[in-house]
Amino acid sequence: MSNEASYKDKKVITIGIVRELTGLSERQIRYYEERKLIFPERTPGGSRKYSFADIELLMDIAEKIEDGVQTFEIRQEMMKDKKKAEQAKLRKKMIQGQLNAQFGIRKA
Amino acid sequence: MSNEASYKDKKVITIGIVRELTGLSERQIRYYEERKLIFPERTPGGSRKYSFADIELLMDIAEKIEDGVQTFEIRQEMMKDKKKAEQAKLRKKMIQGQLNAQFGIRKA
DNA sequence: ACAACGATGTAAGAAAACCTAACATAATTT
DNA sequence: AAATTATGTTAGGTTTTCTTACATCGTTGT
Repeated sequence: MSNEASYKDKKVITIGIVRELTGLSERQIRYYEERKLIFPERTPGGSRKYSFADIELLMDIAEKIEDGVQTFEIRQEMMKDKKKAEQAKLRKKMIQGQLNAQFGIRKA
Repeated sequence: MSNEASYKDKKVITIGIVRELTGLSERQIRYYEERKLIFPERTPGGSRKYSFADIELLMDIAEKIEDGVQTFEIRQEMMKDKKKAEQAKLRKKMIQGQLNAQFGIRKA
């Protein structure tokens, strides 16, 4: 039932590299965090750490900003998407439960 | 014919994070570079950048060192492996060439 | 029209992270 | 015994990152 914390989601990239990879300024990257669009982790010393997924998200954000969408709206979209994803996951889990009840492996 | 520079091979991780992820000291990590077991890239300012693949390699190296293998021997093994991999790639390419010659798409 | 907000730049000072070079050491190898 | 290997440690310097504050300019709300 595999659920590896894959390369894509591991928070290991510092802000300078993110700047290079996205073309955004550090100011922008930190600002989008302030607006709760992105959530880096921190080193013990307080430096931000991002994942590849974060980088992709930042590039999506940048595109929307260029299209005149405000951080506020982007955040709303994101919350909607998150909710939908969670519900999908829940449905899947429920179906899984049904299947297990009917056909699941039982203890010997 | 797909050749994504995947997350795994992108050099984006600084040495401090590598230290955390591998449990090795920075001294060790730099030393293995000196012994030509690993080849980080650099930022413009000179800081080392590693990939996830590098991290896995470092953990393999660490294991061998614990088993008493010397960096020198590890390096030899690695060169052998690399050579074998290259030859396999070459064979594959040649077969591909054969196939193309026989059945390949021709210009209209 | 004007005040508030949104997005970004820039500057300052401090702290964290990283660099190289050098010396030390204990355990092998030669 | 001398050289080499692997690693720790220290020192001084440079790069990277952090937060806070102020500035600007365009957009939004009243």
